[in-house]
Amino acid sequence: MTEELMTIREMCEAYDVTPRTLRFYEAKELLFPIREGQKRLFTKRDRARLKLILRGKRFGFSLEEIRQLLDLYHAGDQQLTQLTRTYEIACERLADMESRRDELTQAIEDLKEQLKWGEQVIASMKKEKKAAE
Amino acid sequence: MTEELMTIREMCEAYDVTPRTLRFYEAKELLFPIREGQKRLFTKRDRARLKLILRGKRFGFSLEEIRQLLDLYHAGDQQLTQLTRTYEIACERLADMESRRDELTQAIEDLKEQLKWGEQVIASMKKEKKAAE
DNA sequence: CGTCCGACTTACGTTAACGTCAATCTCATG
DNA sequence: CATGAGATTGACGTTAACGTAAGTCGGACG
Repeated sequence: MTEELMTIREMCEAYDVTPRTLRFYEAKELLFPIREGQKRLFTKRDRARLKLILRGKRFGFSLEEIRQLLDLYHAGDQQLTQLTRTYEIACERLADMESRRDELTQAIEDLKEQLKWGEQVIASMKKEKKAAE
Repeated sequence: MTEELMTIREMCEAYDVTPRTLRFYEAKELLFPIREGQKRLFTKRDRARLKLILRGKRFGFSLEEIRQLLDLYHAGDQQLTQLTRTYEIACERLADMESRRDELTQAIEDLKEQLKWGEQVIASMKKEKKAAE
């Protein structure tokens, strides 16, 4: 288990995605499975990238934005200028994520308040109903 | 300023959206501007809802999900069962948001680590370059 | 050897969330 | 009254992120 290489089927079950999705990500150059004849074989690196892709998606990032982030995580062999640019993009993205988290925290507070209020309303409605019986 | 009612143009400038977007949200029953002849006039309530819509969008919620959340914020005249259901949906959504925030916090940490590493790489590449001159 | 299963490629279909364009309508202004 | 700036209503176009169907191909099995 947890072999070095995984087939498309194994990947699908492990990460709950469809084959189509994996092929799509490959076409978009987000994943780079190696080939054994026709078949794809996904490496550890592909799995790491896929995890990041799925996480990014949960935050509403587009695949293109995610691809830029992935570059940072695998930026070993780049040129200085290119790497610097990638770094800057990532910094912006980081600031983005932080402000997003803060806003999310705020939204959570708001919703909690609203839920408290909702509880009250529901409770009082139940009372009325009882009284009417 | 901050009058009770706002025209579509004022809304667009205030919230940085297009007229098309506002009409679209109305068609989807997310907003309910009143009419003065042909023209739409947006109330304070519409503005509050629009803020929540835009916030929801930033978190990657779909308009349909957002509509359900909005129901909670304006759930004055609903039936008990309907209200209870709305309440439950909102609770789920809340849990959703909280786990999302936690994951986001984690991702921010990861990215920070990666950026630190990136700085090092860039720094060392600059050194090499200097040495080569 | 036939065939059946899973993976592959190609290509067209689909949904959400608007953009864009054309054809009115309306109202203030010269 | 003509006209020009905005607002409105269809209606069709667009992009992202896959879904789905059709046809192919290579290997495993009886």
